[in-house]
Amino acid sequence: MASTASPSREELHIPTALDNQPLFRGMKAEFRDTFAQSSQIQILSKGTILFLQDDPAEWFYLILSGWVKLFTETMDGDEAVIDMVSNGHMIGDSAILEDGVHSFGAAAVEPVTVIRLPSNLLKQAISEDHQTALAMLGSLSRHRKRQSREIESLTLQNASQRIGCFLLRLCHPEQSMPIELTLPYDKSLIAARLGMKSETFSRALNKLRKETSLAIKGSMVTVSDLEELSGYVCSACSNEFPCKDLHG
Amino acid sequence: MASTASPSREELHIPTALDNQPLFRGMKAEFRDTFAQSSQIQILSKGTILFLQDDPAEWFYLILSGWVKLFTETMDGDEAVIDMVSNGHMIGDSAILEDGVHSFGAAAVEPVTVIRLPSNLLKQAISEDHQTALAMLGSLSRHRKRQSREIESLTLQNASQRIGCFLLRLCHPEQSMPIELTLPYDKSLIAARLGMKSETFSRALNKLRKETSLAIKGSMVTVSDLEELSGYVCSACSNEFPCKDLHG
DNA sequence: CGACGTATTGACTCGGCTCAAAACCTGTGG
DNA sequence: CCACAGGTTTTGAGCCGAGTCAATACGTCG
Repeated sequence: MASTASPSREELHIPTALDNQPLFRGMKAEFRDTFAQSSQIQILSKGTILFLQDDPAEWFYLILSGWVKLFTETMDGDEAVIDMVSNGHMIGDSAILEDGVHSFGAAAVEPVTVIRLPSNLLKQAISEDHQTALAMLGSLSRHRKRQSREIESLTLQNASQRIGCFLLRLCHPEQSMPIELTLPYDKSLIAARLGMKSETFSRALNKLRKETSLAIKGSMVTVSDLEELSGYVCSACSNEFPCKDLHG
Repeated sequence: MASTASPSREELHIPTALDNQPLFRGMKAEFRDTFAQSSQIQILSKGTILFLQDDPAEWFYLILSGWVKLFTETMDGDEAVIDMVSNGHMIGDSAILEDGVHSFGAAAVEPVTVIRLPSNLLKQAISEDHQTALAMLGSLSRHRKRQSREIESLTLQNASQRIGCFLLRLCHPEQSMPIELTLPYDKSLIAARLGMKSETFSRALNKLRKETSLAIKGSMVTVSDLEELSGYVCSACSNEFPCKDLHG
């Protein structure tokens, strides 16, 4: 399985890492410095829980490398994967806008590097610094849009189309044919992420391979006809292929 | 079918209506006045389109009465209902945070009264007035949470449970038994809202009636045992009954 | 009363789930 | 270098929930 590359030496420097984030970029120096001082780099092994649903939101996290699963659990033990996030994404930040409690859980699905930052400081920065509030608005709204598409996808696309859609989002339109992809994490996780069982994933991927010209070998996927694939997928979606803003 | 009550004379007064909204409450008087002057009450008949996906976001709306359907349409004509909103909700406001284009469509499903407001003014108010930005953050984040639950519900609950969940959200926990409900809009719309076909809705509602003690007569539903209903529904959900923040 | 839209029912199909077994990888230690 | 253990993925058989299409019932409004 293809792991995300380890963070470079440079990215392990907290102030540098923060400066690469829109949230901190425009922030008053006063706050940004306090953040840099009160934050901490953590190396998490596979399976580590960052926080659980209903935990008080003491910290939020900026991911430097590796994949993190966001999920909720039902009373009788079933799990829904809300999203998978990596590299450059923040998690747990939105809890401070709700009731100070996490509304989902987060777990590392492989070795992960994060910067851990204090939630109360973010709360303060947002309420006192306008630029920070605006950056937060931008990030929330992107999130919202992503989730709307998620709902659409779950109600209108079948298993094969959802997989195709997932693959398309790994393609960048300017790449030349054939496009070689590496699945970013385990197939069973992709399945969960797309709201299906791994058996269904396996069969649906086979179907997709038969019906569009795809080649699959382990976690390597070769797309030889983008048109065909996007035709197959996007007919059941409200966005056409280079799905703006929904990459990554 | 039960329509929302018509707006009272008082609510038809724009400044008063705006003052009832968190978004405008804390806003600088300068902006609030400009909003009041440049806005307009509109009475929309059933079926009126407020805007379509990909329309440039010139206006946003505050609903005073009636139900509005938010939806997206696929290339081949299928429709996904993202949400149903009414009374006191704003729609189309978040487009200004994206690329100035609506990411879903909105249509009145019955006679609806709205206040139409200019998007560019909102954009300006947010970037210049901190309180407004904060109010916007609050509203977006509530929205986000709602949508996460939607995703969970679609992946983990079956048709009957989703219907039960919908009914539970119409109940207020302090009401005394038996609770008499009126379905807020057509059954076919509820079905679409819950991501199922109306035939399935009809059958699943029957199943729910058999398995929990529900009585249904047209659009009137009587819940005689809340415990039983919430047991049936919430076992497949990460929130327990009086689902905080998810009412309305 | 008749007509139209909405809701229900029936018979059938099909997609995705379940459970169980086999195949495939990957890493470990002899 | 091979054998083996563990996890992950694939395959198979059977089932069940939800979708489809078509016919019927219900409600409401003219």
